[in-house]
Amino acid sequence: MDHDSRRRQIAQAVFDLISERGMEGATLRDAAQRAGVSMGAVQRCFSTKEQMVAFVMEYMNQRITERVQAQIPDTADPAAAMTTLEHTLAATLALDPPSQAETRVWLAFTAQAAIDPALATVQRNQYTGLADLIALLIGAAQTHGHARPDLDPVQEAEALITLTDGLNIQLLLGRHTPESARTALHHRLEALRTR
Amino acid sequence: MDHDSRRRQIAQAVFDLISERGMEGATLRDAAQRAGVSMGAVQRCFSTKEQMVAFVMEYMNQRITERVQAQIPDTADPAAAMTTLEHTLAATLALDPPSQAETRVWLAFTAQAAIDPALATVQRNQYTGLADLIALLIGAAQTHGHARPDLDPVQEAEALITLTDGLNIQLLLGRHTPESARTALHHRLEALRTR
DNA sequence: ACCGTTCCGATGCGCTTGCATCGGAACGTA
DNA sequence: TACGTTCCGATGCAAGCGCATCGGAACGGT
Repeated sequence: MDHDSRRRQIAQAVFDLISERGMEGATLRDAAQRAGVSMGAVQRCFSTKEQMVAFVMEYMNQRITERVQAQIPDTADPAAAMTTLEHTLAATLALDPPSQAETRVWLAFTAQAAIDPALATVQRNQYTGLADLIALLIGAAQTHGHARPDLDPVQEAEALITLTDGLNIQLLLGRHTPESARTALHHRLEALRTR
Repeated sequence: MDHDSRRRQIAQAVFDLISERGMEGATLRDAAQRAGVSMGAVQRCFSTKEQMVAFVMEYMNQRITERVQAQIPDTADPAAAMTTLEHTLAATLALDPPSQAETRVWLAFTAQAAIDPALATVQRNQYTGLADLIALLIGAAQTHGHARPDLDPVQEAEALITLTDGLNIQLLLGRHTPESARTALHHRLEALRTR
């Protein structure tokens, strides 16, 4: 088997373990067993557990990025920037079980990043990429007259990301249903529209 | 020494450990050493580690509740409901180091609650209490003409709590400064005011 | 066909963990 | 004063952890 694909295979196993049992469930033995390989293979792919966890973090961020960018149509229609914006933001929400699993892992890493400056830097960069994309969409919506022109796209992008983070926590705790979270996002975006 | 005060003493030690090293740093031995007692004392106070962690969670929630309610003046002036509301919400933000420590612990428990339904229930109840308080303040501001009368206090309280949760994550990751978080909260509240 | 190299499954080691157990100090009571 | 009870510090123990090590399988070059 290929080396990189094995790394991803193990990363997916660790991902599942963290999603089900939290950061403490990410042990080398369980990772190997879940991935269907031996511990030796895990140690070959990752020289230390810290490296393995770091790789899983990148793996998670990549998955999230893919999920978000899948909402952006290939034929980027700038006229539909507002709906693209809504779909993009909705893609960051834990609305269905796979997304919820991803968000549980995200939350575990975020808690870790709060006490580990190195992880915090990685997460900040991930956020920056998303914020740039959101700001871009807001700007496009403005140029086509679908969003209020008095808004600062960058500042508004930050506020929207803050909203989705808060919604995700409420979703994981069961204080928001997928439907209520969707409508909360929708109402928030309505306030940006030109009327 | 009194029994309950010893429990709180140990809980404070565990609190500090979680704040510095995360959930994995909360071991019985470290808790005992940090609290300046022996492991036997810890085992006497808490029959199992799970109970100890649960007690620390209540301890944390109590601390947060006290910090929030300290912002509500004794002579509850309903005319100043909007400023009380802002102070109350600001009290839930990680604006200074002690609050940041508290919020790191909160985040650690929230990540745990995302994979443990029992903890999720405890956290939901804590949120409910805060939401009720916020909704009350919004209602008071409405009756005195300081907040838009077309708002649903309950729904708006939920939205504000979602905002503070998101702001806290951004604060812990270093994507928000205390000042920028304060202004973000302020601008959000301005939108509720009658104009 | 031989061998050097690469890869990986298995095992071992030192350490830490949560929890059980024990021995003695402190204290109220007869 | 002798004793029973309560409390707690110290130690022991089985399990699980990350990591190091080893032996054999697979494979390509000569």
